[in-house]
Amino acid sequence: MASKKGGGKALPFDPIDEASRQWARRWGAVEQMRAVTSLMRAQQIVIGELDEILRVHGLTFARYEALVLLRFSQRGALPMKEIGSRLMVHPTSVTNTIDRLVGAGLVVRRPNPEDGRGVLAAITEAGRQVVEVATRDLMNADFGLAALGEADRAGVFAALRRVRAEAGDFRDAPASA
Amino acid sequence: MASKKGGGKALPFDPIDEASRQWARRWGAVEQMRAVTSLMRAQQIVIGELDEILRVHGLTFARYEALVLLRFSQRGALPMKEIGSRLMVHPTSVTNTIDRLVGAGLVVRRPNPEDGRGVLAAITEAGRQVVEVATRDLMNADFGLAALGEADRAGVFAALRRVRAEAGDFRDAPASA
DNA sequence: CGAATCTCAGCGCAACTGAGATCG
DNA sequence: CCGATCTCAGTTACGCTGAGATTC
Repeated sequence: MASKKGGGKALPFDPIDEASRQWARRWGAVEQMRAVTSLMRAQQIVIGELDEILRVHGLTFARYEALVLLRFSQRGALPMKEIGSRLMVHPTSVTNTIDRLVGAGLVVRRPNPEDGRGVLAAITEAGRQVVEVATRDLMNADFGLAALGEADRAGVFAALRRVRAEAGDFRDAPASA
Repeated sequence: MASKKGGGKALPFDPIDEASRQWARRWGAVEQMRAVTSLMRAQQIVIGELDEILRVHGLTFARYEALVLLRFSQRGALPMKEIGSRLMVHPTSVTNTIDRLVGAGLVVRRPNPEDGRGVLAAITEAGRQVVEVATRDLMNADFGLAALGEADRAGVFAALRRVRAEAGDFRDAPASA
């Protein structure tokens, strides 16, 4: 029960299982290959589902993330630079994302009173309302992870947190509950 | 020890932990939000590392996947249609991907003797050599998953397999070792 | 002055739509 | 004739580089 944007119909077998057999015969590191392929494929599937859910609200998942970030900021506004570093997106991509949110009336641009070079993106009341309903829709869909139990979700988070830490996503600190 | 393509420097805290606190206060489903955000962020980090490794071979991860698929096919050749359904990519994207591999001399196009409408993409000897060295480089980098132990890798694969199955990625069958 | 912030123009890659050619 | 396969043209989205304007 789902969307399947990319290829089309369900395959008669798990393509990763199929590749594993050949892979093990020729090379090693089967577990790494399976994990990384799962990561790519699952991400593609899940983001496809989320983007479809968000489309009726005029959002993509990337724009939704920016909106949530502003929603939870102290003053409902953040410098562009801050948005970029939090969401791992290039400065010019932040400009583009905020442009679209501004165009939809969900965000406004303001000069940064504390730094004349900077620009603040501030969420509007319409933006707050959209975040609310979009989040409700995403939660109703379990964020595309309905197949996972609580232990699975926690396990995926913990494992991928190690991957992020190793890659320098953040300065290490103990995981909080 | 890593690349960090997107945002730039390491954040002084885990952005997902930070979001979790706010999220829990306002909404529920914290575990789902953390798992899905991890999935997106880790995928972006890992594919960035892999693309960087593959760049010296003139490949992206998408093209590498296509090349591996051909490498492990029975005759070293597959119909375009088959490549698309296996890799979850649109038919026109398969055309584009194969175009580039053909341009690099790693693949050739052949008419499909069993179907006059179809086209076969066949891996060349140069293609086989590139797959070999590119795979070696990827394995040396643990596919970007050096932070994960064997149990973690198996756990991520198993959990994400359930996500894929739920979304109709393949027709259910018991996982094989 | 150098460095930081942001925007714009332009390029590359990839997904998609719609059309057309070819063949089963 | 209908449907399937593939390619091409054109659109859109997005990430990146390079450049420029502004300000610290």
